Amino acid sequence: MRTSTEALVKALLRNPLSIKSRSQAQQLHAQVLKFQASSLCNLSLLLSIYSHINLLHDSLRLFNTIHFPPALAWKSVIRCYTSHGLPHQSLGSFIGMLASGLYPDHNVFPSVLKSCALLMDLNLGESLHGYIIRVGLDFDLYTGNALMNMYSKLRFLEESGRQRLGAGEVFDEMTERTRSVRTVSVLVGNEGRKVSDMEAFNYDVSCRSREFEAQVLEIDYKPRNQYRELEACNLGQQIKDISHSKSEDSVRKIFEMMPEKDLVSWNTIIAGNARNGLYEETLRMIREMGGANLKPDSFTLSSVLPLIAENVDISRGKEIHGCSIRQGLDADIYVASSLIDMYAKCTRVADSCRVFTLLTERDGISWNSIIAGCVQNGLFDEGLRFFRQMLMAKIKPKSYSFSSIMPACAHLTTLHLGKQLHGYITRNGFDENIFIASSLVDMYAKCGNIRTAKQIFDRMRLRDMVSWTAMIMGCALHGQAPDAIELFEQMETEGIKPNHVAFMAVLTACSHGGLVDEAWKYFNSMTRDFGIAPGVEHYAAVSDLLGRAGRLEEAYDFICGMHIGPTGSIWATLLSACRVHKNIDMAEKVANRILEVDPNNTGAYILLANIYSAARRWKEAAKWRASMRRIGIRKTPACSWIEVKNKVYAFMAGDESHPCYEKIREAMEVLVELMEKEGYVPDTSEVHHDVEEEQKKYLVCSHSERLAIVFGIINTPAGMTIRVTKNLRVCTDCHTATKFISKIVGREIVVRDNSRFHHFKNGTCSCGDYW
DNA sequence: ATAGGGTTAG
Repeated sequence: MRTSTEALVKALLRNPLSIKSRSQAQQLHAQVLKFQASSLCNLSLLLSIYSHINLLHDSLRLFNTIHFPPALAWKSVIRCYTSHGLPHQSLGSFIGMLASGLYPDHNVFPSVLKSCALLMDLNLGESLHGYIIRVGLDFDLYTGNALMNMYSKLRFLEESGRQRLGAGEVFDEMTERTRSVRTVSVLVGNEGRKVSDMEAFNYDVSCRSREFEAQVLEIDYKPRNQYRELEACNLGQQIKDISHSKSEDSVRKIFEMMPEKDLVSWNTIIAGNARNGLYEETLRMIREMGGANLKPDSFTLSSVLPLIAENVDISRGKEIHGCSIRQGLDADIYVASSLIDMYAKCTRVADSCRVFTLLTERDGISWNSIIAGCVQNGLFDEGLRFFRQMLMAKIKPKSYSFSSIMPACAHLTTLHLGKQLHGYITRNGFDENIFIASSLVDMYAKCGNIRTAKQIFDRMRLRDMVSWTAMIMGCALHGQAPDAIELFEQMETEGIKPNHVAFMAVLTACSHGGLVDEAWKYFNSMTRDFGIAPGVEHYAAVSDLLGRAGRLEEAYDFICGMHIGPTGSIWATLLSACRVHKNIDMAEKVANRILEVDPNNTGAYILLANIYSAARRWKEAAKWRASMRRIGIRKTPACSWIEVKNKVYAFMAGDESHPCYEKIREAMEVLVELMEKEGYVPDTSEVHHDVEEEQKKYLVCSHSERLAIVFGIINTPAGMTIRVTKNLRVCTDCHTATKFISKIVGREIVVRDNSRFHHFKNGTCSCGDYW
């Protein structure tokens, strides 16, 4: 009896792979002790079993009982530290092993090299490479693979100053993994209110009509993935250039000198090339791999797909998808999540969903891929729906989940949702994560809470360009141009180079603040000092500013001098400036330009008709309205919405079918009377001329934002700020009217329109004359 | 003993 059990124990010890769970390992451990078989050799074998199933604490406990650990014991602990993301401890043990006089052999270097990669320490990696050559292990298959992996992960450190940021990212990642969950009772920006748990996260999308959802997306916003396509085109040349640089050399050299190569070697070099953006080279290697009689597996495919996504190359992506189907890997959890991401980055969300549906097993990453995919393409409600489904599937949201979903709250301006998520983020200690913090800054700014946005930004330990840009854009959105400029300068002093988005942010700030000289300064410096060619958006910001400042001729010449063909929408901003400054001659000139490049530009027709009406040139106005009808273009209906008690209420202009319409109308009548006493005169100049005067007044009073504001006054406690969002620009009359309303009801009113926030308080507006 | 997927600003 006893001998047979002993034999079994021995057999198990010799076959560590057969043990898969902690209890099995502990049973074996107990039996070893029971039979007093705890020889040095057996204990080391046990240790290697513990480390194999990644039990760090058990491994260490056992390790500490051994007085003179043999090499196997050391190597097990080193391996375990590395796979727990503890490179310092791993390398410390490696040094301990050498110090105790043991000789390193072929199966310790893979873990040690991986630790170098985790530490982002290229110097150490190179020293180790030298050491490996001296002990004659540089032709070992596993060591060679690990060397290639280390170099491909650290090569970029040579090339630029990205080292600091990279180290920061690694640090974030590490702290996140090792940090225990902590509870924080005071919630930043949550006004001390206790936030319900994520389990209670319940977002009611049904209270909004389909029409409203369509409207929300019309707010001046281009889904992020549409930029990716543009950027990928512009980056094409650079990518080719990099692939001829020396960065691939050492990895390639190791690969070519390896006497024996396996699938892992191929996958490692392919993944390495992919990580370093060597597009053509990576694709070439996959073909070459086929020549060596190796078929791409899930590792190969899942490391190539992100590169294809980055290049927005849908045809290559489909090829790979086809390949994964042929290999039976299209439902592999790794391949599928990169497929979802690839399709989303190519703006093919429907295909992403199809891949997602086929998945039988879903982890946090596959959920996040589909959530991020929706959000990046502007499908915010779908993103939120998937997020809730993920919670219901009992998948705990991680840092990635929050940074993916937060933009949805930001763009929908649903502050209650964002706050709820923020509460969860704080309680789980995620708020140090740079992605999350930046998305929170953006969310609070977009939801009108610029103070909280600043608080969070100020508390960030590490800031990258995205964080700065989010904050600068936030200031721009709130008309705080001087703050935005100060931040931009500060960013440069901290050695962070602005990109075209950062310039966009600072130019927007200048434009909203009417700072013409500053705008010129930044516009010129962008190309001169940073080599960034201005895009349409930059031109638009400057010409918009010139137009608003009344420098119409200057703006006209500026647009004519653009190095890329001006779009209809750029001309349209100038046209609206012509309206504000009542310059009909220029308006006609500009209108002709618009119709040349974009004959179906809705905005131009409407603006022109309005300009003629305002000048009482009814005939021309009617002519333009008629041609609008003839072509069949219709004005985008204005729509405003307000959040009251965690519910969103939407209003269309003059929508009498709204359930609250009567109450609003009654309140409005009282209000208008008070306003007129204070000196309010409705500006009806842009309303159709054949409408009665009384009717005109009624029309301007039924503008969507006014309905929403009055609804807010009726339905929220006195003293509370009223926050309204509108899909289009606030019109002149509403701007004036809201000033009066804020004074009469003694409340702060914040209106967000398609480009900015207007803070109305006590009869004034934060944006003054520039809006 | 080695290799792989998802995140923030426009």
